Amino acid sequence: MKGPFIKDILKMNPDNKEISVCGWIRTKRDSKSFSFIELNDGSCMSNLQIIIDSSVKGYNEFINKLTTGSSVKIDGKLVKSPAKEQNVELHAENVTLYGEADPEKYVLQKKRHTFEYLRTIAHLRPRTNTFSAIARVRSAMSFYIHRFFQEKGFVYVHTPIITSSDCEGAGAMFQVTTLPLENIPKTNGKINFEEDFFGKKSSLTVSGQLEGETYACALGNIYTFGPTFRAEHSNTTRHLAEFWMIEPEMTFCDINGNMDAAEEFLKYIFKNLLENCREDMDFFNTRIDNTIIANLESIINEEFVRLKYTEAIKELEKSKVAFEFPVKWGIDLQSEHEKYLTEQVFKKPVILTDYPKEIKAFYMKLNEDDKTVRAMDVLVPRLGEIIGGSEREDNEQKLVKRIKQMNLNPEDYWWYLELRRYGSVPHSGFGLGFERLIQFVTGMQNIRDVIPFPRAFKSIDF
RNA sequence: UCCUCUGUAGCUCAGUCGGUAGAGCGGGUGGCUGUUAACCACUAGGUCGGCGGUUCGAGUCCGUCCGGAGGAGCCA
Repeated sequence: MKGPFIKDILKMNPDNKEISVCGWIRTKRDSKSFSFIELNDGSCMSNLQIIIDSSVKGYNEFINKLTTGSSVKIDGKLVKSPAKEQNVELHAENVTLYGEADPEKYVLQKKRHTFEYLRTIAHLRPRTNTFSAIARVRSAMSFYIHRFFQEKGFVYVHTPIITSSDCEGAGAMFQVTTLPLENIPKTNGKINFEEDFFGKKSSLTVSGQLEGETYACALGNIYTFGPTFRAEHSNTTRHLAEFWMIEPEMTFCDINGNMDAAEEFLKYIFKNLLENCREDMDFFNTRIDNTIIANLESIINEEFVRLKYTEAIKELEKSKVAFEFPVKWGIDLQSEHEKYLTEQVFKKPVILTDYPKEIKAFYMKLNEDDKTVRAMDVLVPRLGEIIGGSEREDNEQKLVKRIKQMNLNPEDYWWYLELRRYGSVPHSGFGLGFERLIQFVTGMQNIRDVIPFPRAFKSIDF
C-alpha cells in the first residue's frame, strides 16, 4: 500500500492538489447529483470525506456498488471543506472499484456491534473503529517498550519458546511432542520421552525469566518481549492461553534499582502513548472509559508510593472496610485489597515490597529477617497488579535451600544455580503482561479484545 | 474446574397467565437535502441453539446436550 495515507492527507493544505487515495468505504450518503463517501485506510481513526459528482465517468455503473466495506482507489483534488466536521475533502475525478461487499451479506454495516459478537468475526473486526485503534495502540506500545530499553542500552534477548524444564513452576504448561498420540511408546507403563523429538519432555515456555537471567549475567541489562503460554483452565476477562510478556533483567541492581526502573518504564511508555496516539486515546476515553487519560496522566506525574507488605497490612487492618477476604499478615493480597490501597488510601500507584516468602517464588532474594523476600508488585488504580518483580536470590546455598523448601529438585536448576557459583551478582528484574497493559491503557474490559486472535481455554476459532 | 446468567430476524433486544412471533438498527425500493449517528415513506427477512419430554396446544414448563457472557480459583 502506497501513500499518501489518510492520516497525512487530513493535515495537508487543501490547495486543489491532485492525489490518489486507497481504502475501504465506511459509509455513503447519496444525493440526487452526487454522493458523499467516508473512506478509511487504517492509518488513523478518522475518515476522509470524498465527494463524487454524478458527472464523474462511470458514476451510474459504480455508485450502487460503492457500499460499506467495499475497497476503492480515488483520484481527485484535495479541497477545503465548506462544512464544520472536517477541514479537507477530496473531490473525486476518477473512481476505481477493487472489491465489492454485498450489503445484504456483509455484516459490518454502519451500526454498533457488541464486542462479544465481534469476537466471532475476528477476521473482520480490525475494520471497526475500536479494533483498529487497539491494533495501532498495541503496535505503538510495543515500539515504546523497545525504545525505552534500547535507549537505556538493554540487550533484547530471544529466550526460547520451547523449553525442556518442567520446573518453572509458573503455571500449567502445554506439552510439545511428536510422539504418536494414538500409540505412545512406554517403558514399564511410563512414557518413554527418549523417543520424543527432543529426547526429553518438552513444553511451551511459561516465562523467559530464568533464561533471561543467564544473559543478564553476561551482558548487564537485558529484556525479553515474546509470547508466553499457560495451559490453565482459566475462563476470565484477564487470562489468555497465549499472551505476550516483557521481562527486563538488570545486574548489579537491587530491589530499589528495580523499583526505579519499573516506575521510569511505566511513565515513559504512558507519556509516549498520550503524546503520539492522541486520537485513538481520545476515542477510548470517550467511548470505552472516561477515566483512562486522567488516570494515565496522574501516573506520569505522581511519584509512586513505596510501601512494605507489612505496612500495607497495617494500613488495611486500620481500615473500616469490610473486606470479603479478611486481612492478616501472611495472606496474599486480593484485588479488593490492592484496589483499596491504590484507589482509597493513596490514590496513585503503589509499589509493595518485602512479601512473606511463603507466597512468593523460590528465586526471590531472602531478607535478613528470614521471613520476607525482596519481591515488588507495582499496583495501579483500577487494574491492581500491573508489574511483578523481585531482586533475585544470588547466594547459591540459600537458593538451594529455598528450592528444596518449595519441594522442587535442585538438579533441575543446575545451570541456574551455576550463575550463583561463578561470578554471582546482585540482580533484579520484573515482568509485565503486555495484554493487561493494553487493557489498562485502552479501558477494554476483556483481554480477548486486545489481542488480534485470542487463544483461551476451549477457544481457538481463528 | 466451580457458581450465576444467557441463546428469538443480518445485529441488539422485547415477547404478559402456555394459545404458531414484534421493535429498533442494518438491508432493499422510492423521495429529499453540502451531507456527516443524515432525514421521510414503503418493503422483505424467523426450523425461537439441538434433541427429548409434559400438554389438546410449548419461544414460554421439565430434562439433557452444545454455544456465549460474567464472577471465583489460578495468575500475567
